Amino acid sequence: MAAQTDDSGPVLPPAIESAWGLRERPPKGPRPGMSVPTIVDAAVRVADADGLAAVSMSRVAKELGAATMALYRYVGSKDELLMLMVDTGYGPSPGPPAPEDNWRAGLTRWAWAEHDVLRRRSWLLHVPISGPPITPQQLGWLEDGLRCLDGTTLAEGEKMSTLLLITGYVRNEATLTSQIAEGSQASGVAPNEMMPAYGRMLSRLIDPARFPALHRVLSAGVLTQDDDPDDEFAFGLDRILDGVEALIERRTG
Amino acid sequence: MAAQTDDSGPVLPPAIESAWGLRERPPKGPRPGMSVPTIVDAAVRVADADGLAAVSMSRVAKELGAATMALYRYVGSKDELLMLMVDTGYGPSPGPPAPEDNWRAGLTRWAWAEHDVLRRRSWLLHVPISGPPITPQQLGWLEDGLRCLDGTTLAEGEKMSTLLLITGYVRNEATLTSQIAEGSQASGVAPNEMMPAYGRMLSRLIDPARFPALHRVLSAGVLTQDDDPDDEFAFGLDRILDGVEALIERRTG
DNA sequence: GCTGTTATGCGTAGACCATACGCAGAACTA
DNA sequence: TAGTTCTGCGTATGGTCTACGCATAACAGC
Repeated sequence: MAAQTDDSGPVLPPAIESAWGLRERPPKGPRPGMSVPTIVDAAVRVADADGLAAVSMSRVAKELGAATMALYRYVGSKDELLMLMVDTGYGPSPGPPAPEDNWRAGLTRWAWAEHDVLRRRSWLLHVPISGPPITPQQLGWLEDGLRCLDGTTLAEGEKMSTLLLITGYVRNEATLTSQIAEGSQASGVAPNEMMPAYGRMLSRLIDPARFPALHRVLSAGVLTQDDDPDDEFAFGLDRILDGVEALIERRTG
Repeated sequence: MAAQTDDSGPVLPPAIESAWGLRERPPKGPRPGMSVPTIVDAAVRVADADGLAAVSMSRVAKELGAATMALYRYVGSKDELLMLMVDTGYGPSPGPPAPEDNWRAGLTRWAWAEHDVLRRRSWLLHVPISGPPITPQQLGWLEDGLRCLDGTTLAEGEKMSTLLLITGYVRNEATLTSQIAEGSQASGVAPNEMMPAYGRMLSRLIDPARFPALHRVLSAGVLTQDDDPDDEFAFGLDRILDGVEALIERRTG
C-alpha cells in the first residue's frame, strides 16, 4: 500500500507533523529554550500589530529576545511558520450547529464566523495559501461546516463543493473590504470616502460611449453612497445559499 | 467641487495615468530608449515563462538588455509595474454578449472567459490586488459583464454585486486548481495523483471520533477519484447563477 | 551656432530579506 | 568520565527594492 513502509504508513511532511504536534523530541542534547507555539504566537502578535509584511524572521526573533537563526531549530522555513500562523490565526472552529438550526441557518452562522475572524485578522488574507486545508484547526472548521449539511440530501462531494464555494466567497468579500481599509490608511482618506473617491476617478476616466453600462451604474450613484459592507456581504451570501437551496430541492424532489 | 482645481479636475495617481496612457512626454531631453508597454511586455514574458516570483526589476531589465535602474524612469515602483502587468495580462475583454444569449448564457461565457485567462496565466492570481478595478482592460471586462445583465430587472447596485460575486468565484476556483498544479510540480507527484495523496494524508491524520463528518466524506471516496476540475468549476458557477436567477425572478414577479 | 535647461541611462550604495553552514557548549547515555 | 547529540546563534552569501547623483543627449531661445 504505502510507498514508505515504516510502522505507521507513509511519512508526513515535517511541516504537517509540526502542525499536529507529532514531533517527538529526542532525549539527548540541551533542553530547548523555546517551543513552536511560542514562536508562532509571537509571529501572530507581530502580524496583529503591524501586518503580515512586518513578519520577518528577525522581527519575530526580536519579539522573543532570541537570535534570528535560533528560530530555524523549530521551523523549517518561513513558509512553514506562515502555515502555522494561519492555523492559530483562525483559531478554534465555531462549533457544530445548534440543534434548532436548519442547514441554512447553520451555514450562515458558519460563514459569519469566518467573516468575523478575517475582519479581525486581515493579515490572514495576505498569506499565500499553498494547498487544501491540512492543519488541525482548519479541518475543525471544515468539519463544522459539513455538519451543517448533515441532514440534507446532498452527496458528500456536493457538500464539499458547497463549503468550498462559501469559504471562497467569504475570503473574497473580506479581501475587498480589507483593501478599502488598507487603501484608506495608506492614502489618508477617510474609509467612508474611499468609494466615492473611486467613483469620481472612474467618472473622469470613462468615456460614456465606450462604457455605456458602466456609465449607467455610475450615474445611478451606486459608488457614491457608502453602504454598509456587512449588507454587501449578506447579499452575496444569500445569493449563494439560494443556489444551494435550489440544488437541495432538486435532489429532494 | 474638486480639491485640486487645474483645468481638468482632481489629479489622478501617476500609476493610473500611466495605465491609461495619459502621460505626455516633455519635449526636452534625450529620446527615451524604451517605453512603458515594452517594459510591461517583457515583465509579462518573464511571468509567463518562470512565474511571478521570477519577476524582479533586474530580471526584467536583463530581458530588455537594459540596466536595472533604467526601468525606474518609466515605472514609479515595482507595484506599479505589477498593476500594469495585470492589465495587459488579462488582455482584452471577451466582448459584449451575443444577441441571442440571455443573461445567464452571457454571464456563463463571461465567467469561462476569465477562467480561461487565469488558467493560461496563473501568475495573475499571485499578484496582490490592491484595489477595485481601475485599469482600462479591467473596466472593459466589467463593462461586458454589466451588459449581460442589461435586460434584467436588477438594480444597478445588484448588478455590480452579482459580477463581484462571480468574478470572485472564478478567481477562487482558479486559485485552487493552480495550487494543485504548482504543488504537483514542486513535489514531483503527477497532477492526477495530488488529490488522492491529499486524501490519504487526511485519513492518516483524522480521528473519526473527532471528525465524523469529514471521515464520512473521506470514506465516500470523494477525494480519491480525480474528477475534472472543469466540472467542479461548472458546478459552483451553476449554483451561483441559480441564486442570481432566484433574485431576478423575485424582482420580476 | 551657442548656451542653458531638462530628461535619460545607469552605476553605486544602502537597507532589508531568507537562510546555509559551522562552531561552542549543554544535556543526556553508557 | 567519555561520547554523542542537540541547541543557540554568529557569520556570511546572495537576493530583493530603490534613493541618489552624475555624465550625457536633446531640445529652446537668443
